[in-house]
Amino acid sequence: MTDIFRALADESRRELLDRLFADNGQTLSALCTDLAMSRQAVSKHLAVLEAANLVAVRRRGREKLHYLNPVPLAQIVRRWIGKFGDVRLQTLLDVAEERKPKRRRKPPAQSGAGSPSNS
Amino acid sequence: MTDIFRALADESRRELLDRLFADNGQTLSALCTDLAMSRQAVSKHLAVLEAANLVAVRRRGREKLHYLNPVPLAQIVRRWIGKFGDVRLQTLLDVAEERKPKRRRKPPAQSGAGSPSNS
DNA sequence: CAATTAGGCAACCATATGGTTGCATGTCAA
DNA sequence: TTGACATGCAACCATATGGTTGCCTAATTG
Repeated sequence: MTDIFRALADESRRELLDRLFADNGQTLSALCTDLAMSRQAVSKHLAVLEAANLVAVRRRGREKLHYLNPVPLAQIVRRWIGKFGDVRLQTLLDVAEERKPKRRRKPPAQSGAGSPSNS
Repeated sequence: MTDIFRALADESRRELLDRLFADNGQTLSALCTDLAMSRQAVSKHLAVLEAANLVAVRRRGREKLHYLNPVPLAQIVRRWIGKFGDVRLQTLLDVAEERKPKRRRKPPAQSGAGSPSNS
């Protein structure tokens, strides 16, 4: 848990995940392009992501290919976030709905159940 | 995003959320009971959670009541985590399933697709 | 009112974190 | 074989983080 959240708690690392999502299996130097930090910094970030199991690597000769691993994300959803509150089913179905907009259900009414809302 | 993930990236804070989930609207000192850290530490943690909008507060006299706010959790799911990969719909529906045990539920088999977890 | 209770503020400390630079190593290609 | 390219390692630095202690203020309550 902690590893995953810590890994995600950094904008640069989330961007790296985004990049891998857009184009999986990139090398370190490929991931460095257009980033405003040194290769070493990126390398460290990737190490953190790797330690959190959010990124898997494969070596090809002198290159290191990085692959996104979404499983831990799914895990924190189901094993941790999912447990909180009524929003749970609500929102999850909401997202599912959003995903396959086949049939319409009730408009997702965010009824403030327990706590004052804002955001 | 960052605030939320950072807030979640600490075991103590996650435990505080757990406690609020178990019993919402607790005061600071109530939340301190049986915790192995000083009141000040807890107070700081709550401040972080508050800043991340994961906890909302209400004052009652000299007391400060803390309420869990699950909305940001739902947001990071739908706005960030949800975007990654096929696991998305898969897992979300999976959780939803788990939620409403229509028929007999299988023993909660942790399908460990990825990594040995810790905590 | 006086004592107690709930919480806030500020300083301080050790360690973690994100970043840098410099150099070393491994691998591919001419 | 000799370089150029891809990555790794290590030291270093500034700041953030999690935690402590001490004291202060504001409500309650006897």
